[in-house]
Amino acid sequence: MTDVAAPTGRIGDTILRHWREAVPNDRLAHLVKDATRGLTRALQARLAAQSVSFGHWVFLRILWEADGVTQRQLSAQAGLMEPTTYSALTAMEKLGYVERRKLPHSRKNVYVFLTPRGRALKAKLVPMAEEVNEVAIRGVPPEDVAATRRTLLTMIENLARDEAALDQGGNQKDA
Amino acid sequence: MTDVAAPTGRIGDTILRHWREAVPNDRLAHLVKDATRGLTRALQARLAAQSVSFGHWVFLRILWEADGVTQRQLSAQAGLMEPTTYSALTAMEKLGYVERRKLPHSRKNVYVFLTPRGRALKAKLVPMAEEVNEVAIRGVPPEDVAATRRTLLTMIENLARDEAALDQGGNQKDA
DNA sequence: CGAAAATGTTTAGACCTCTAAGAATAATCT
DNA sequence: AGATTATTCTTAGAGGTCTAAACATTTTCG
Repeated sequence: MTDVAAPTGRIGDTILRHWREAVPNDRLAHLVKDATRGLTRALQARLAAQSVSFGHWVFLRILWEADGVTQRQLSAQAGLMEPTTYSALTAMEKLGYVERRKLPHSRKNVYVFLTPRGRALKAKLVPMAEEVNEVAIRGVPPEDVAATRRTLLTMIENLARDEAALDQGGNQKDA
Repeated sequence: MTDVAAPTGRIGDTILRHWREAVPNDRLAHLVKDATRGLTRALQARLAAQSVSFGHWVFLRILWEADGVTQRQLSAQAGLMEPTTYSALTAMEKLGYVERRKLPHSRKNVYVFLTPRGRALKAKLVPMAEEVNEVAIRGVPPEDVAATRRTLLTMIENLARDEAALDQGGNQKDA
């Protein structure tokens, strides 16, 4: 059970050579995407040793900080849509990591609590994430890391604004 | 047909506030991931106007540079696994963007060629990607962009090495 | 030559994510 | 109070990605 496969696919030399050679003028998006893939795979490979999937890690991380929140709050904090949260949490409940409870004051909301087992994972999993981060930025000057943080944050803000603008401007059913 | 939905989900203020406030010491991975999501959504929203899905864009971009390559080569260039390439290409063939042909000298390899229709998309789609890149880095000092490029490239290299090491060191079935 | 190994494509099945729409419950407003 | 609106969770269905394994076709080599 809980058959979490470690990824074994090759991020081939092909990709690395590709990036080292022609980095044209606006392939930043690709760099960002490939970096995400690398980070995800590295963490996934480590989490698999504890039979934890990447999708579950996302929610565990939030719950370790504060559990007893609703699924909707969890979705917002994770930046994921409700159905994603829903299916992850039902699976995690089946695995015994969390418990979903309705509290007396509302029959609509579902509150999510960690089980002791879910809470115990923190000690093993957090160091894995720290290791991945450490491996990833090995050899990168701190000021470059800082600049990267600034850049990514601005990008996220710019793109959120762009998305809001597209929704406003592009979706009028009628005037 | 070709019903490609533009994403409408909110990258809520919740996320932005989250990032602006506590950016702890090693949440770089999350920043990178959220940036990827933003970039993907922004491009997706624009591609949807031409009924092109994000998954197809990835391969079109490569084929505009050079078509007549095998699926395996395409996989390597896209950095994706063969089954992913396979299903994308069969879908794209159904849409009339590409043609998959076996050439006389080999009955094993499948060569992929753009149709005129697939080739024609370039004129509309490339400007969209450029726009997304432009929007994303708006207001970011060029030297920060350069540092970000360096950092991401190093991260990709570090993580590829890490993955190779894990495969070597972690997978021995027997001594 | 013919068996074994390597290569390339395809199928099967799983996970994570999304949008769209349904259902249940809570809040609001006349 | 009762009807309408809003919120939250759930279901349904799709896209895109992966691993594992089956299949087909070369290539290699005894």
